[in-house]
Amino acid sequence: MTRKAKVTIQDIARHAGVGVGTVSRVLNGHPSVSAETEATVRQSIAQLEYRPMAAAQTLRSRRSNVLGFITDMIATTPHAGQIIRGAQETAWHSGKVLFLVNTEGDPELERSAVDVMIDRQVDGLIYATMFHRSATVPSNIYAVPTVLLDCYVEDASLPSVVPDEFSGGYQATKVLIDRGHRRIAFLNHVEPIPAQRLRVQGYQAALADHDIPFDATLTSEAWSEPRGGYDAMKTLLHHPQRPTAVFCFNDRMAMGAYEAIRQQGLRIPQDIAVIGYDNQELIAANLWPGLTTMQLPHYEMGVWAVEHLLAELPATSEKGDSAERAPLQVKLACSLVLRDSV
Amino acid sequence: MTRKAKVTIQDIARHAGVGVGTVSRVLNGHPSVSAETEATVRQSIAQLEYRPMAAAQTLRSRRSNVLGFITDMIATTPHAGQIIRGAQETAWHSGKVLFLVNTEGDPELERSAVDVMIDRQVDGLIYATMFHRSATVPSNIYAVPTVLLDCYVEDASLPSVVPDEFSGGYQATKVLIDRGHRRIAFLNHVEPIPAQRLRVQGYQAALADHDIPFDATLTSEAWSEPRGGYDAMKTLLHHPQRPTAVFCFNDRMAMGAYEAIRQQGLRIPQDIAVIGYDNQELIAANLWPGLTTMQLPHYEMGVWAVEHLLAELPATSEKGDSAERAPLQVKLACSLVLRDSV
DNA sequence: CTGTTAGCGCTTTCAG
DNA sequence: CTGAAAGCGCTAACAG
Repeated sequence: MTRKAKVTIQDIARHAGVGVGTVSRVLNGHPSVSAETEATVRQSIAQLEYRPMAAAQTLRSRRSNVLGFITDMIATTPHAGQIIRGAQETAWHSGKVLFLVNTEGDPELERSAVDVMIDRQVDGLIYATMFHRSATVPSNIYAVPTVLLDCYVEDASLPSVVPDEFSGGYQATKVLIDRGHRRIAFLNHVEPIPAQRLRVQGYQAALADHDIPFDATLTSEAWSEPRGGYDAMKTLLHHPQRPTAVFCFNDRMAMGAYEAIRQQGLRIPQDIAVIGYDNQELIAANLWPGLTTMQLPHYEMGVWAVEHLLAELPATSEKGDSAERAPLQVKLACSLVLRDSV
Repeated sequence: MTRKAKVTIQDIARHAGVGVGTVSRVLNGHPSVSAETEATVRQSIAQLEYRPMAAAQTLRSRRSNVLGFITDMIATTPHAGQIIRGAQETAWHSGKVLFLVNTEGDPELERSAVDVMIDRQVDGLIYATMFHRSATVPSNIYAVPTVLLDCYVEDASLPSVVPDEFSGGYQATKVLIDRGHRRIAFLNHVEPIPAQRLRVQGYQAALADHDIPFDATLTSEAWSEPRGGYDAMKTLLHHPQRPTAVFCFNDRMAMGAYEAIRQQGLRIPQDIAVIGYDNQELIAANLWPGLTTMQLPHYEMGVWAVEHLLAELPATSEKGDSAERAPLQVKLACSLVLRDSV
C-alpha cells in the first residue's frame, strides 16, 4: 500500500500558482477572490483531490464543525434512533458531524463527557434525555452553546425542545369525541412526570371544550406497562356505566387494555375505541386492530435542536456577542397516527 | 461571562518550572520523567485545570482518538441502540469518542461519510448494518483501519463480526428437543439472507443430532411479520400431524403465530411450544405467555468491533506495519432468553 | 532525565 | 484582490 502523502494547501497553492492565503480564501468562500483565480484554484483542488485537514482548521480557527450529542438514552428506547437521526441528518447537511456519548445518566460521566467535548472544541452541545423530564445538567455545560432535547432545566437557563404533551392529550381525546364518544376513560401513568401531568390536562381540556363533564371515576393510574393497562382496563370494564372509549397513556398500556377488552368478549373499536400514545411501531402497528396513537416529535426535536444550535453560533468568528435574550423553551406538536382502533 | 483564556501547555511548563517537552511527556505517559518532576507537573495541571486541546494533538501526532461509526440503521431498528452502546462504551473506556453518521444505506453518502471521517483523521472506522448481510463498502474505506459489524464483504478483505445464526438456530431447536418435542415446525423468513439460510441449517442440524427426521412439510416460508407468522401458523395447524412446537424466524412472526394458535383455542406452551428470535423486548416480554427467544449479540458486537479496531491500531506511531494476516471473520454467539412459551 | 526547537496544515492579519 | 508571514497548541527529535 503506497503511503499516499497528504496533499496540503501548499501543494494547491504551488499547483495553482497562487499563495496559500488565496487557497484558504476560496476554501472558506471569502468574497474577495477574483472569479478567475477561484476557478484555477478549484481546478487544482479537484485535480489533486485535496481535502483540508480538519484538525489544522480547528486549531487555527477554533471551530471544529462538530456537535456533541450527550444522552442517557441510547440503550433504553427505540425512540432514541429517531432523535439521533434528526440531529445527525440536519448536522450533516450543514457540514457538521456528531460526537455521540451515552452516559446512562451517570452525572460524573456526563461531566467528563462535557469536558471531552470541550477539549475537542465542539461548536455546540445537545443534551438529550430518553423521556420528557426535568433535568440537572453538569455545570460545565454552560461553557458551550447547548440545547436540551426532550428535557429542560427548571430555571430555563438553557434552550430546550420538548413534545407538546398537553396538545397531544387534547388531540387524542378530540379524536374520540369527534367519533361521537362521550364516556371516555383515561388510563394514566402513575409517576408524576410531565407527560403524566400534561396529557391528562389536555384530556380534561378537550372534554371541557365539548361540554362533557369530567368524570373522575373514568380515570385511573397504573404503571405504564401492558400489565398495568390490563389491570386498569379490567376494573374499568366493570364500571356501572362502561366507557365507550379509552385513551391510554401509552401504547404499552393500550396493549394490556386490548387484552382485557378481548377477554371480556368486547370488540375494538365497535364496543370500545382505544387510542394510545408513542406510536411504538412494534406494538401499535401489530396489534389487532392496528392501534391509533399519537406520535412524539422525535425526529423533529432532533432537527430543531441542531438548527437552533447552528443559529446561535457566532456567524463569523469573534464578533457579535449574542443578544443574551431568554433561552427558547419550545414545544413541538405530536401528530395523530390513525389506524383501526377508533 | 469572563472569557477564560485557554490554559496551554506553556502555562503549565512555566508554572511547574519545566520545559514544555516535559509536560508533554507526562501527558503522554512517556517513561523518561523523574517521579519528582512528574508530580510537580501533575500538580500544576490540576491547579490550573489544564486540559490539552485535541485539535493540536491531532495535528501534530496524526492521531485523533476518534473512531468513526457509519451505519445504515439508526432509524430502522431498536437493535441499533445496543450496538452503538457497546461500541461507544468500549471506546470511551479507551479514551476514544465516536463520530456517528447515519447514511440510510445511500452509497454516495457512505462514500462522503468515509471522506469526512478521513478528513477528521479518525483512528479507525466501524461500518455497521441494520441486519446481518453481505455488504458493499465504498472503496475509499480501505484507506482507514475498518471493521465491519453485522455484515461482511464477500472477499473477506475486511475484518467482520456477525451473529452466529447457525448455532442460534441449533440452540433454539435444542431447547425444544430437550423439552421432549419431536414434531418441531420452523417458520422461516422468505428472503435469502444469512439469517434465513443459517438458522434453518442450525435447526436441521439439531434435529439430525437427535435422530429426528427432517420433515419438510413442517417448515414454511413467509414474510417475517406478524401477518406472515399468522398465516403460516394457521396452515401448519391444519397439518394432519400437528407439530407440538414451533421455532419462528423472529419474534414478529411468533407474534402472529400466537394469534393463530389462540384462535385455534390452543394453549402455549401446553399444546404448542413457541420460540422466537431477536428478543425484541416490546414483543417478547409483553406477549402472553412471555416469549422464549434468542438474543442477538448486539452489544457484544459493538464491543468486539471497537476492541478489534483498537488492537489493530499501530501502538506507537510509525513502526510495526501490521503483519498483513487475513482479516478476522468472527461470529458471536446468540443467547437464549427463557420465558414461558416453551 | 530534560530544555529547546522545529514544524503539523491551516487561517488571518498586514502590506501591497 | 493577493502574497507573505505569523502563529494556533502540541509532539518529537535533538542536544545536552
